[in-house]
Amino acid sequence: MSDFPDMPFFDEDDGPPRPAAAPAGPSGIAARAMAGRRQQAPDYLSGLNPEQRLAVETTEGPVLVLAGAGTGKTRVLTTRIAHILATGRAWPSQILAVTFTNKAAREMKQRIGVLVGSAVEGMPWLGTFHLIGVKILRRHAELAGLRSDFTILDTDDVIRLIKQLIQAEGLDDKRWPARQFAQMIDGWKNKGFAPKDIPEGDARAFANGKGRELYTAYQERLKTLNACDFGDLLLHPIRILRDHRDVLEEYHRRFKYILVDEYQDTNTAQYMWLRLLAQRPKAGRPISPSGGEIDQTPASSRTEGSQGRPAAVLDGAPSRSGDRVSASKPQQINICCVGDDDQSIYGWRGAEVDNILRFDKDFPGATVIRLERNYRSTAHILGAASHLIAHNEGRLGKTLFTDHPDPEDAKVMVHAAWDSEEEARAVGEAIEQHQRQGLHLNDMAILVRASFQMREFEDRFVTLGLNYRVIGGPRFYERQEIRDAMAYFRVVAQGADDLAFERIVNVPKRGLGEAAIRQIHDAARALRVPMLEAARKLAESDEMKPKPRAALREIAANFARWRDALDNTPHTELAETILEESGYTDMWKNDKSAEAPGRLENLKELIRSMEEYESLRSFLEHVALVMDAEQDETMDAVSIMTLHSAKGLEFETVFLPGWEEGLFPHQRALDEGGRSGLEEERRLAYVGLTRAKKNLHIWFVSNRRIHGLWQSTIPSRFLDELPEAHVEVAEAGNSYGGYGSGYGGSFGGGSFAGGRGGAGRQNPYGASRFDNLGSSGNQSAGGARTGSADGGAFSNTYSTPGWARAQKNRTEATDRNWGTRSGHAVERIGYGEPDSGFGAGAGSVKSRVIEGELVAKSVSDTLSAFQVGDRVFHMKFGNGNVAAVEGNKLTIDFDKAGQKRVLDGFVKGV
DNA sequence: CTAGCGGCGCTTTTT
DNA sequence: GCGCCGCTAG
Repeated sequence: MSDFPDMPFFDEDDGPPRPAAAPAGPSGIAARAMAGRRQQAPDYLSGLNPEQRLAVETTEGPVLVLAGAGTGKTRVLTTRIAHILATGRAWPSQILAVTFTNKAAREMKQRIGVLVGSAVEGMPWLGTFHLIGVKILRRHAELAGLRSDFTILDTDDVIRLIKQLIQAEGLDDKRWPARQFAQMIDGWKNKGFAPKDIPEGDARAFANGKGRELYTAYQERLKTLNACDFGDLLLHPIRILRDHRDVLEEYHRRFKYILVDEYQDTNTAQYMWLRLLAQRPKAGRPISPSGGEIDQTPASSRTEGSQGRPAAVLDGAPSRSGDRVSASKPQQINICCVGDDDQSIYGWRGAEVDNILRFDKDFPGATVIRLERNYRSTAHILGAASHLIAHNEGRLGKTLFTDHPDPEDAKVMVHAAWDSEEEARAVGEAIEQHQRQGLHLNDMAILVRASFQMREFEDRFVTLGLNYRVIGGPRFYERQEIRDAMAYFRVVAQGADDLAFERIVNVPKRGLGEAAIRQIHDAARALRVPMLEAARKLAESDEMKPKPRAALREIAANFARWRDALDNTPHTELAETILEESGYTDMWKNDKSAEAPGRLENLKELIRSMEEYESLRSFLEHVALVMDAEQDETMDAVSIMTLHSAKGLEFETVFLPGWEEGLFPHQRALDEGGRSGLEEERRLAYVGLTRAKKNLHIWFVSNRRIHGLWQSTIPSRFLDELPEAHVEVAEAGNSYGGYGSGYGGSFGGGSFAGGRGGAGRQNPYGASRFDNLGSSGNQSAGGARTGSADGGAFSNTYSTPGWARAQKNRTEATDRNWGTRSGHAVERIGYGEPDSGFGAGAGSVKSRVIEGELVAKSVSDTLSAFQVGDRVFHMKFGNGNVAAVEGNKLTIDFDKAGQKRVLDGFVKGV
């Protein structure tokens, strides 16, 4: 929470930067600098490998550091800053260091602090893009038509505002959801589009062609509210820097060194912003060709979606300026971007991998340094990750390696489970197993593709009494009670904050319904005053019915009183008073729901966290941008999070469940993103794999409930893309001793002995089964069969725990097939033993090597044992009749579940 | 105004 | 299958 607690926005460093030779400056640095020069290599450099050291010491000119996962990226970044400071190349205030998240900024600040001592306090320009954007904007707010005390709106506010606008336009807000339009605006702002710049197609696509109009109205409204959305925090500065040479020059003089973290995640607007700050145009030349806002380009030159660089925009301003830079006497651009194209996983929210891919073109003469020496993971993990990511095209190309291969290291384990419930159970057991071996829960993480997957793990861990922690999810400041409380504070601090006022005017309930609010609204418009003021006036008039009128009178009086107290009451005390007197705390005290106590606790926490700030105002400022709250790290607990939020983290042991087609890669990514969508999914897989230091367990299940329906699923193609040499397909019961005991009872009264491996593994999917991208994965088995010569896929041989037993009649043929397998496929255990639980569940996943990849045995020649018309039983769907047979895929009309396509291994004849 | 019901949709997430 | 949102009835 305390990212920049005492960082005033108009810090002492504002104004012309001090020359590097200035005598002032934190003495710690000077001392260290001196010390540094005395020695051959300062000690902060000594622990670096040659590439890292090069990245640190190449201070001049543009530098791109391609830092693979676990190669010491943050270390390079922080040491580089330390080096710049220690060698006296710049003062802390002359370094601009941008990150994406507050967490990254915090970490960087802390680590620089370790290297350089208190000097880090003097680094006012280390922060997120948005934080620095605000800082710039506050200094020049008037150039954007704002006052410097503008409010920053969060997503909630924005949506409510847009909804009002849509209604004001007389449009149906059902047909044109505000949320969707908010996303569109966000997308435009990510690309740097002002209303006039948006592609005609986009403009027409919303609100009966009123897209542009609405966007314009929205911007107008923000201006009247003296407010900004997140996008504006980048766009306004871009416009200011572009249109006001003097301002731009001031920043050019100020920033001697620019550092950017996670460059692969930058969107177009951030890119433009960086370019403006990093480019030093020759004097006398205009900054922008048009002198206007963001360059306009024909809509036709922009492609939709993630492919196709929003090129036109970039080829406009930045490239031109790039030419200028190279054509005129190039001034030093000391920009250093650090990133990893293989970890670009935010394309869907506007990130442009292209920014990193063409760095050397944007910044001619750039030094590109690759960090490939990995300090995190075992050779097996690296081998698996590298092999997987090699399937992507258009990479800059890096291969991670380790200096410390250890033959003892475990291979990457692939496990199968019948369904997600069993998966959770098995993972739970695996965790306990690791725990017994002395590993802390803190060292383990479950990384899922989609958050709905988390629930089953949580449920399971609750029953097990296993401590867990969910990372991500609804954050502290996004909780309803916190936002409500904040809205009260905002109105007190900024009487004109209508959005905040509207939020709480009837919270707790005061009998002020829609009608009353509209009345206040109208009065405010008519009188051209904020709603709070309008409410006060209405309370004095006879225009309202007595009841709401009394309520309004009380509200107005309350706010007036709180406002008076603002300057002479400690802000935490005032905050408490506000929540008490408004009845807000009582509202939750009287609430009987299960969450109410938690909410009250959160409110207390909110007040506690305010103590770190000087005033209510500085607190509000902070919260607008720093929406995260610290996690309680004292408890030993397994972390559960999405793959996205795992980026940048590492764990001793990592579990990656849900590696099934449709979930991972996610069907929507494939449908909407095509090839590039798939590649981003693959990068996500790569991120997941590279989080693990020692142990990596991948899971996939045969059945998963999707949108409430049980679906039978097939293993992820990413499993096929793992190299056999580094992967082992787990034998159930082997590693974790027969998890899932008791399972058997749920089926037919019998316990299921070891899975007959390969039930249904006749699946003829070939390696090429997914070649036909975009076909929604519904490739027919028949068609795929032709491809199976290249190697079968994982096929659907995953276990049907004990299912096999029910299918005993078919085991023989199966065994024969498995007998021929090559590679390391595991043996089944507990075969035929009724009381061995279904331990062999995963054991039935067979694999073999084809061209070094992990693929299941291909048995394309085996046809289904079922025929059309057969009466069958399926564990999840019950009884049904076979309607069609394609290879081993059956279409079955289930009596209850309707028509489904399932693999024949999962049904038995009745 | 509130509670209760019906319809929809449902990847990832920062600031 | 569940949760959220918005509408309608009381």
